[in-house]
Amino acid sequence: MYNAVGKFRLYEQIVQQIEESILKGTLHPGDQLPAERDLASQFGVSRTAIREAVKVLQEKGLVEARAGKGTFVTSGSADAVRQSINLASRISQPHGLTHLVEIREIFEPEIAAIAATQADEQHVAGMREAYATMERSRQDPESFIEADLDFHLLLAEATGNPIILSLIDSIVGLLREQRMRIFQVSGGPERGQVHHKAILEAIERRDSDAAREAMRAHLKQVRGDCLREPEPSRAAAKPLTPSGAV
Amino acid sequence: MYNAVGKFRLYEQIVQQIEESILKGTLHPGDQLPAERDLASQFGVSRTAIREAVKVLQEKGLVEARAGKGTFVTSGSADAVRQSINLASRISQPHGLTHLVEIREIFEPEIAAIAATQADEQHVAGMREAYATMERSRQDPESFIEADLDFHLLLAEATGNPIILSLIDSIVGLLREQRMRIFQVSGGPERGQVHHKAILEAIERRDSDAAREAMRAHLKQVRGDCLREPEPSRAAAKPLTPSGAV
DNA sequence: CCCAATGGTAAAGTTACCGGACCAGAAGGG
DNA sequence: CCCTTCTGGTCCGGTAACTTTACCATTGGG
Repeated sequence: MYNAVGKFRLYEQIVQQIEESILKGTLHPGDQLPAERDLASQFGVSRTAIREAVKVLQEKGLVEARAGKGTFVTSGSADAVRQSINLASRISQPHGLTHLVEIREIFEPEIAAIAATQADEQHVAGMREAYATMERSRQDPESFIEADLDFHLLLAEATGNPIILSLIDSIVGLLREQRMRIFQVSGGPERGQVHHKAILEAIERRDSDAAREAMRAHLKQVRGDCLREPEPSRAAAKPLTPSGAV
Repeated sequence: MYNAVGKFRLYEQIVQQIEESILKGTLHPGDQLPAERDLASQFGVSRTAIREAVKVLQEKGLVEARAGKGTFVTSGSADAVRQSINLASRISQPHGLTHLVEIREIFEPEIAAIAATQADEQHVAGMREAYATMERSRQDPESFIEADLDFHLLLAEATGNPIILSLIDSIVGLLREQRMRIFQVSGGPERGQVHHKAILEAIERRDSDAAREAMRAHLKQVRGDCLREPEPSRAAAKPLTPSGAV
């Protein structure tokens, strides 16, 4: 009924926002972040929280801080974003899946929004085909999931941003596993298709706001389906096939 | 560039969620909230945070806690919700407007979602007419705002929930002021119309998810426009007519 | 050189929140 | 009646998270 609160520390929220600005291309390699004192003002927190966040970002290899000069985005930031995602999602698989959803929630709405304005006809046609394949494959997990991944890869391609494509490409394996989990949740694929359709339609309309919001709704569903499995009442209602780990 | 973090204490977030469940009708007057220990588990916090939230809700008159029995929604909760909104929004007008946006961000997406499934043809026709009036009145603030308020009132009516209608009715005066502010921001009405259209179309399609998301996008725009005014570059770009307080 | 900007470090303080313990009231069952 | 289990009520010690303040070192420009 109620959602958990207080999941992220202040510095974690700051890290997320800065990572997003790097991924979105607002900040490029070599760019300087605002000064710590300015960031503190912008985020409405003390310098301590900022320093904590900058420390984390440095550990991730996204930025480097030089005393007297400032804090700069590293040249290998896109790779480092990818690396940090891989590390995080390998930690304890069930938890890793939740992490994956969280990361996707940050990035994929923006990917959908950009794709809505950048997709060419080839991209759109590919996404229509992927959607149709998913529709035909409701009883065939392998095919469904393959088409699902294609759909998301096409979204990434449509942005025309190689960093985004590279990032999505690197997490495709993890996405595969997440999809399998959702496939085993009653109604999971159907719900996903509703959202895929909304995303596709928004992109056809070149409506980036709608695309972003449709993707958000989709990821909210994904999160719900990922958290659903451990429920005892669900296990009683529909026995799941034991699928090994996860 | 970056958004403030840590705006709400844990207990404040809990209050918001519980208030929302009262307004949405998930909880009715006389209903019992889950036990504190259960709420703590659901929200993922300690009992201390729950007790703090319950204390605030009691001060607002939304619930009453009886030792040995439980915590119950009061019979005057809808009025109390309204009362607490009035009080909050009267505090320091510029800040009050921000509060109003925040409250709207909690409730109006849900109102739009419910309206999408409940609206009858009369409601939809009324909303179409309000939209058309707004389209014709781009240069006439009074008419535009009147139609704008009608649009939102019709949404509230369409939910078929008297509490919701009562609440929106009670904040119409405040909405009027907020509208005037947005009207003075360059492009404000146009942006609003984009969202009104998306909301209307979602409701025509009976798509509550799209309606909810369209309203969210709308309120995000409203928030941005409310925060825009103090910018000096804006004042230079387009001198605003002094409109008294606010 | 001085000055102003930057990040770096440290320490004292505050507070929101946690967790535990216990109490009293209420209700139900034996 | 007593006992058990549930509820909210109260208190307290502790601590993690964050704030604030102060100072230092580095860098670059005038």
